[in-house]
Amino acid sequence: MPNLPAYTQIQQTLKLVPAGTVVSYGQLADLAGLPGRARLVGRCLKEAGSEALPWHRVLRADGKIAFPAGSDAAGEQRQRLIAEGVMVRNYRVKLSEFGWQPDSYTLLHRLQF
DNA sequence: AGGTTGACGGTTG
DNA sequence: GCAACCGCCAACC
Repeated sequence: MPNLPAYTQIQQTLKLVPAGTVVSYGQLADLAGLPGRARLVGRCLKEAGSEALPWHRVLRADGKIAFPAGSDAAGEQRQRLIAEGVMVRNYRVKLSEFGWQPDSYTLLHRLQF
């Protein structure tokens, strides 16, 4: 697996995202200490496969599921989100309603990587 | 070594 | 709200 250190940070940070909430690729990159590296998050998740990560909680900055609407992957992500109580309308989620806002404790803990 | 490719994001029309 | 562009950058020809 390429770029191991960065990928590890991304995955550890993703594990902190609680069920029922979502984050954007860019937000996750920022929280992982990799500002502006949203695309790296995408590559990371692609290689990680379904490695026990809550990958379905990661959406685009506008709240849309990144996979093409109607694809198998998009359908599965939609189901997983709904199963957690996240409202998904046309492959889109209201970030103002379900977006994750890490508390100061979590934020502090994250800084000790 | 150089061109292409995206699980992205911000701007613009 | 949508689509076309453009900047981005590591992986992959």
